[in-house]
Amino acid sequence: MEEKTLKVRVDCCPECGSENLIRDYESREYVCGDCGLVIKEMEYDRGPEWRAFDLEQKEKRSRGGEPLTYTLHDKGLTTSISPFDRDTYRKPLKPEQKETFYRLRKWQKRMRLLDSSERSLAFALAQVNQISNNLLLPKYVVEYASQILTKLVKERLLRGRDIKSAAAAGVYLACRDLEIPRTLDEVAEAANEEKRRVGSTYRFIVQEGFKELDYKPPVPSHSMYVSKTGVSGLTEGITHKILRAAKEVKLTLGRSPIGTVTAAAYIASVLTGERLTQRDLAEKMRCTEVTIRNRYKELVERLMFIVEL
DNA sequence: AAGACGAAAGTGGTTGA
DNA sequence: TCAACAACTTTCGTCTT
Repeated sequence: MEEKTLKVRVDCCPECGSENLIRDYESREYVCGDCGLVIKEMEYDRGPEWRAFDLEQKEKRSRGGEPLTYTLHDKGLTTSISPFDRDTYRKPLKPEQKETFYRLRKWQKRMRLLDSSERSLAFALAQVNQISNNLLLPKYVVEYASQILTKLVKERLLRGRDIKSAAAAGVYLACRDLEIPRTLDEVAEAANEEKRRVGSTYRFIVQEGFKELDYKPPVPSHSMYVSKTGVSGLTEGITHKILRAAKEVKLTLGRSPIGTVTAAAYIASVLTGERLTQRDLAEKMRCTEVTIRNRYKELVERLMFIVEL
């Protein structure tokens, strides 16, 4: 069995032993809710489904320095060879040099023949880069999304499909899998694509592209979105507490997680005096003030007396 | 004046016949 | 496939700080 990278899941604070850890999904850090210690999450575990990639990568690496990045299809290795058997001084080449160049050209041609999938891969990766830039995604996410697209193109699963929406779907999948709080809406917008198309391509990728792996990306959790609200320190902790309580009384079912999180953050900010306005939160979280109000009314009615602060 | 509140009407997605 | 439905949005007038 191939040993996989271990994700060091932190479940309690090494300093004070508290289990009240707050996870920041953007920076992959935990903050202890009691003593404030910052704990960095270690290596990301891509799970057994990605092992093929790792093996391949390893193999190639040991052979000849394959670029370690998937974000460029050829890492700028393309070269053009002059069709004339002359050197830079336009003098004819020596016979053995001629032979060398003949071989080089032959290989160059062979490479070109492979180009149709290379081309779409290059295009796909360029798209991934652009979309990720628009979304301000960390590098490891771009890398991961690039791996996904590379796999899809290499297995010819994207033939006849719109590469651009596939790139968007790949970025979205990477975000989902790495628990980066980005909505389908945001990704579609960053890709300048219709949400519907990205969504259906996403479903296709998950179903068809990873069929053999019985793979499902994690469902976005409430706490994922908390770091996005921009509330700080104490407020963040209270937001998490409110959300936990909300879940207990089933106030989260059927509601959009964004609305619930935003409302919880609003309440928390009022409680701590940070006092974020509904408008700012609504804008940042891409929901409306009305939704915040509806959620927060429910929350206050049902559980403010339950939450101990 | 800015923020919060809520009513009313409209929209897109889910569910069940 | 269609209708019913709840959540959510948009818009706008009113109240509060």
